[in-house]
Parts: sequence; C-alpha cells; structure tokens
Amino acid sequence: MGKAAAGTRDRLVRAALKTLTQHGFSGATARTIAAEARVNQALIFYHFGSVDHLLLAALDATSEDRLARYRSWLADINKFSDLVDAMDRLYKEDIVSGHITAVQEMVAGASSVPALRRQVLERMTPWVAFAREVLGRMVSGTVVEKMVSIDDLAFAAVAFYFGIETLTNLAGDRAQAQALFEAGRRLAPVVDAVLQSASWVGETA
Amino acid sequence: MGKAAAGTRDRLVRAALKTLTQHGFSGATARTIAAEARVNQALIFYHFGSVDHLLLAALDATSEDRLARYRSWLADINKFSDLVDAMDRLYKEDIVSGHITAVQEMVAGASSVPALRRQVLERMTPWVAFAREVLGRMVSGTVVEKMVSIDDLAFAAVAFYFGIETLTNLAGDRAQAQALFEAGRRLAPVVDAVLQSASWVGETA
Amino acid sequence: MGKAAAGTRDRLVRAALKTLTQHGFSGATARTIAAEARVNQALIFYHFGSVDHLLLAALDATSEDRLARYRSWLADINKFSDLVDAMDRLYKEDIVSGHITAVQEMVAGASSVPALRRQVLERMTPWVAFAREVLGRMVSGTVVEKMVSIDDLAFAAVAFYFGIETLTNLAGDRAQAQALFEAGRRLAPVVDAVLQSASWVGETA
Amino acid sequence: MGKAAAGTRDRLVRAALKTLTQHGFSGATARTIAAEARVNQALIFYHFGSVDHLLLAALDATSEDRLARYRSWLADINKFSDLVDAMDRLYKEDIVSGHITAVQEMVAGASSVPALRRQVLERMTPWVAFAREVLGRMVSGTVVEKMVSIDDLAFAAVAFYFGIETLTNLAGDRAQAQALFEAGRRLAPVVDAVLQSASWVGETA
DNA sequence: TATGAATGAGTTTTCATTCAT
DNA sequence: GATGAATGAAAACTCATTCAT
Repeated sequence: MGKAAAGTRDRLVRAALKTLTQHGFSGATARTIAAEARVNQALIFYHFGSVDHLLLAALDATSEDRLARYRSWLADINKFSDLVDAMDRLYKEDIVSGHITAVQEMVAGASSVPALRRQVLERMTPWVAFAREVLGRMVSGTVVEKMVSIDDLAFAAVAFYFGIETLTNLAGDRAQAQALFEAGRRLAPVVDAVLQSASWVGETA
Repeated sequence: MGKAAAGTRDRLVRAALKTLTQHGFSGATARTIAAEARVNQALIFYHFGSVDHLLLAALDATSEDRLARYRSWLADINKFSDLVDAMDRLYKEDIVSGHITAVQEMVAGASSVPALRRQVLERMTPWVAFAREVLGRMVSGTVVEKMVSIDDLAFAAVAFYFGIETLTNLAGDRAQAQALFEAGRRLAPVVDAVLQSASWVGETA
Repeated sequence: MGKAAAGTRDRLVRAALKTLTQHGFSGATARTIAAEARVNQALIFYHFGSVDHLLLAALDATSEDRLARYRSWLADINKFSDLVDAMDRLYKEDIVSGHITAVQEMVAGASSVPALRRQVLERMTPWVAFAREVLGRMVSGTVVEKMVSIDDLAFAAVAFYFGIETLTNLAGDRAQAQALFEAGRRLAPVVDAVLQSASWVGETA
Repeated sequence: MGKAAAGTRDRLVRAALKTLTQHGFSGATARTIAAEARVNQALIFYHFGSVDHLLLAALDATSEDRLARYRSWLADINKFSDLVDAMDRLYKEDIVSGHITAVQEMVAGASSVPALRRQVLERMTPWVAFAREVLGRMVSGTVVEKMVSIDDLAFAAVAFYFGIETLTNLAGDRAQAQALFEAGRRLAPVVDAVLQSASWVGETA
C-alpha cells in the first residue's frame, strides 16, 4: 500500500467518523462521506469494499485509539474516586474529538441494520473486557465481588454508558450526562468506603 | 373516523411495530410495513402523512399501552425487592409482545435521523417522569435521597434500560440482560436493608 | 340540481380559480382545490368528472363573466383612445379579481397538456371573435382595413394580450404591462388621427 | 468531463427538447426524457441534479444556439422590410428544428411552476435585450423613438412572439402565425416609409 | 490507485380517480 | 349529494455498487 493510498484510507476513515457525528448513522452515505473527505465516491469501494466496511473500519480506528488511551489512564487505578476523576478526563476527550457520538451512532445504527449487528458487537467486546479488568481490580476481595459477578458488572457499565449516550444524543445536550458524572463524583467517597469496609468483612470472614 | 379506517390505522400501527422488530428501524420502509399490513402503501400517507409519523404513532401506541400497565403494576410498590419482582413480570410481557424491541429500535434509530430525535425524546419523557415517581417513592426519606437527586436517578434508570436493550439487540440474545435481572434480585435484600437503615438515619436526625 | 349542489359547484369553481392564481396550473390539483373550497376531494369528481373538467368549468365561468362585462363596456366604442381608456378599467378589474392570472395559467398550462389544448382553445375563440368585432368597428372604412385582415388583427390582439400576461406572470410584477398601457394611451391620439385620415383617403379613392 | 459524459449530457439535452415538443412541459418527466434518450433515468440526476435543471439546461442550449444565429442574421439590418425577410427565414429554422415549441413549452410551463419562473425569465432577458438592440437600430432617429420607449417596444415584441406561439401551440397549426407573417411583409413598405418620413421630421427639427 | 460515468433497485410521496356507505 | 377510505400508477430522487479507463 503506497503512501497516497494510506492517506486516502485515512481521509475516508476520518470523514466517516465526522459524517457519523454530523449527519447520524443514516446520513452516513457513500456520497456524504466521500464529499466530506473530498474524495471520489468509488474509492470507498476500492479501499473498503462497501460503505458498511468503511464504517466498521472507522469504528475500529476510534475504538482502538481510545481503548489504548483508556488503558494507559486507568492502568493503576484502584479506587472508585480515582476512576471517576480519570473517566471525567477521558470522557471530555471523547466529547471534544467527537468520537463518542460516532461510536454511539454506530452502535445504535447497527441495531437497526441486522447485517451489522454482529460485527459491531464484536467491536464492543474489548470494551466489556476492559471494563471487567478495571472493575475486577476495584471490587476483587470486596463483598461486592460476592454479590455481583464481574461479568454482569462490566456488561452493566458498558450498557449504562451507551444508554446515557443514546439519550444524550437524542436530547442534543449533555446536561444530564454531566449531572450524572457529578453525582458519581459525590458518591465516590461512599463507594470507596463501602469497598473498603467490604474488603474488611471479606478478610474477617 | 369510520370502523374500516380505524381498522386500517390499527393494522398499520401493528405492522409498523412488527416490522420494526423484524427488520430494524432502517428496514421499516413504507413498502415493508404496507406489505406486512397487507395494505396499499399509499394508505400510510393517507392515514399518517409520512412514514415517520406512522412510526411515531406506533411508538405512541405501545408506549401508552405499556406505561399504563407499568403504572398499575408498580402503583403500590415501595420496596426494591418488590420492584424487581414486578419489573421481571413486566419485562417478560414486553419481550413476549415484541414491543420492547420496537421501542429500542425507535430510540436507537431516531438517534441516526436528526429529524426524529426531538419527537422520540418527547415520547421518552413520560417514562423518565414515571421512573422518577416510582424511585422517588422508594428513596424518599432515605439517605440515598440526600446523595443523589431523584432526577439523576430516573434518567440513569431509563438510560440503563435502553443501554441494556441496545446491547441485547446487537447480541441477539437476552442472556446477559437476564443475568442482570437475577443479579438485581440477589441484591434486592441488601438494597432494601440500605434503604431501611438509611431511613432510620433520616428519622434519627 | 338542488341548492346545496349548486353551492358546492360554485365553491369548487371559485376555489379552482383561486388555486390557479395562487399555485399555478401545475399546483391546481384535486387536493389543493378541495382544500381551498373546504370540500371533500371526491366532490370534484362527483360534480365535474375530473380535475380537468373542473378547471375548464372554471375557465368557462370567468370567461363568460368577463366577456359579458367587456361587451357592455366596449359596445359603443369607436375610437382607439376610448378603447384604451375602457380597456384600462377592464384590465384593472381583471387584475383585482385575480381572474386574469387564472386564465393565463389555464392557457399556458393547457399548452403543456396535449389533452387540454383543444378545449382551452375553444374557450378562447369567443374572445378572438369579440376582438374582431371591436377592432372591425374601429378600422372598417379606414386604410388599415385594406392593409391587414381583421382576422389577423384580432388574432394578433389576443396573442399580444396573452404574451404580455405570460411574461408578467413569469416576472411576478406588472410594471412592464403597465408601461405598455401607458404607451398605448400616449399613442392613442396618433392612432385615431391615422384612422381618421385613412378613412378620408378611403372615401376619396 | 469525458467524451462519454458529454455525449450523455448531449443526448439528455436533446431528448429533453424533443420530449418538451412531443409531450409538452407536463409530459417532460424524468422517465419520459430518459426513455427518449435511451439512457438510465438516474443519469438525469447524476448529470443535472434535477429534472428542472435538465430542462433549464435544454432551454439554455437552444436559446444560446438560436440567439447566436439571430444575432448573425440580424446584425446589419436597418430596414423593417429586411427584418421581416430575415425573421421569416429564422422562424422557419426554429420550426424545423422544433426548438420553438420547446421554448414555448418552457415559458408557458414555467408560469405554472412558481419555482421555475425566475429562472426561465432570466433566460428570456437576453432576447429582450437583443430585441431592444435590433429595434433600437431601426427606430433611432425616427419619430417612433419619441413616441414609444424602446424598452416597451422590445418587451412588446417578445411578448407578442410568445403570445403567438402559445396560441399556435394550442391550435396545433401554424396557419394564423403564418398569416401574421405575411401581413407583416405586406405592411413592411408602409412601416419603412413611416420610419423614413419620421427621420426627416427628426432632421428638420 | 484513482476517476467519472453508469446502473438498477430502492426510497418517500403525490396524483387522479373510484368505491361503499 | 356527500364522505372517508382506498387504489394503483407515477412522480422525483437517492442508494450502494460496478465498470471502463
């Protein structure tokens, strides 16, 4: 693959992402994306085979990019309050980059196109796994671990996240998502205390 | 409106719902819905003005129907464990009727069609209000009330619900949603205990 | 035909005329006209058989109405300057009533629908005949009569009229039509003089 | 633009013109035009964006073509009798090419589609300007110039032309238009004499 | 690699008209 | 006479995709 080609692929991926956030999943057509990329429509099919594949490639790109960033920021975090702080920053990055909306559009959009469901779901599982990792670290050895399976917890976290984003996108404003974040921050000490006490209980038992 | 017309409107609404669950939001075209209803395509426009309006009417129909049912079942519930039990039944009804998928498709689908966002969101607010009512009853006078605003709680509940449904729809199986339900059931006594103890604190103060 | 029916027919004819002036020939659909008349669409077909027939009936109505008025005003006119004065008033009435635009829309519109051509043309011939009558009176016995056939003159007059109206309608303002009227008024004495001198010549020869 | 594309555009423009003359403005649909051009319907939108744009492009094409021809033929003409001779030939060309009917259909048709009015009118102004130029040359320095503004004269000429064409198209035969031409030819010497004498007056004054 | 042109199936919507009541 | 419902054909336009160059 020559440089030009890589450049074009890149332009298309970026354009797909932008189109997804600006026109929604159903507005992300070959024409619109190619126009955004200032590139010939046919190149989408040349490089990606189909619009769906480009969209998935775009999802891959953001997803990997962001997952790496999430990994590095959340690597050493063990307390819920630290988690909330870090998530706050990461979330803000997601907003600024616009990638959060693109991903939400893909997830919601894919649910309306049976053919895309499986492939989009596959791209969500790394996130669930990552959530399991982070949450596992946080609740392992606490009583919480005995009450809820970490799998459930991870699934719930990701589901919660997409639910918030879906409603946020519908409403067109982030006020309520933001309010939830602040509620999380306020609750953080309590959660940490519970986890703390819980681990005592665990140890004692 | 004559009987025939009411019948046709009904057929169309039901067909829209069914098409939404079977072909997804983006497969819910005038043609598909009319075929499902075994009715002339043009009748969609005669009775509803546009496909979008039919879809919204369908959403209205289910939404009102289900909200009434939720109201009557959750009217006298004050304990979390009772809530989980009742929700379990209601949720199973939702699944059997297929309405749950239709609503999820509309909510997710609308997010990809800017023109629909506001109108679908409007139809979600009664649910948020209802959640506020039920959760408010459950939490009022407890320490939880002091830690999280009931508005946030209600929004979070609805968001959580749609998040679960979106991932469930992507995955094409309800296993994880079901697992969460059971986790909820297991947690219920703890939650009730917390709410209980919390209200003591409230009373003591 | 009962009173109600006559009333409905009338409403429809008036609505057709109004729709023609407000939405143009191609905007004069059964739906639009019925809406304007606040009447059921099907009544158009009940009373007139087809939209085209309603449109023709409307053309008939205005045409007869106006032709009668033109006849009475131009009955005793022999001088071109008097003709210009009278026409000025009649034309202003045509504008105010909006009928002029309706007729222009019918004539122009019919030219784009082969099936209507003959029937609209038939409705124009009384006007050509009337023009022949008036102009005949004015030029008979003058040299003009020897130079141009009155048939040509009448046809030219009506053609000129519709040409002006077509361009006026395109432009959306009557300024140039008005300017032509004033030019006509300024020329009138000259024309009258020519007709006068011409008749001398005619008598002398 | 490649050769193939130019060819297709050309075919479409020619087909639009032909369809306009054969089926009238309201029969000039995407389907009909594409069929006439033996070309895929979608190409109309690919190349012209909309049916209206194709129709306008067709109008442009004929109009520019014919205007150039009119310009070259009428460049050195100063006498009315010469004008009539030249116009006779040009008009016959217009008839043979069929372009005259197409233009008339566009002008009349546009009057029924508010959205087209302005754009068609714009395409008529070069003709009015050209008429002003030719008539100005003919009339300047004569008494006619003092009696009628050249703007009025030019507008009148074009209006007259379209009026004749509209009635001709309605009637489906050119007999009366032809008769008018011959009347013009018979009147030409008189008109030239008037213009002549008029210029004496002008010089004397 | 890239491009402009082309394709055919699909979309929503509107049309005139008919029909049963 | 009048109405609401229904119909089938047709409208303009967009879609993802392919093809020749």
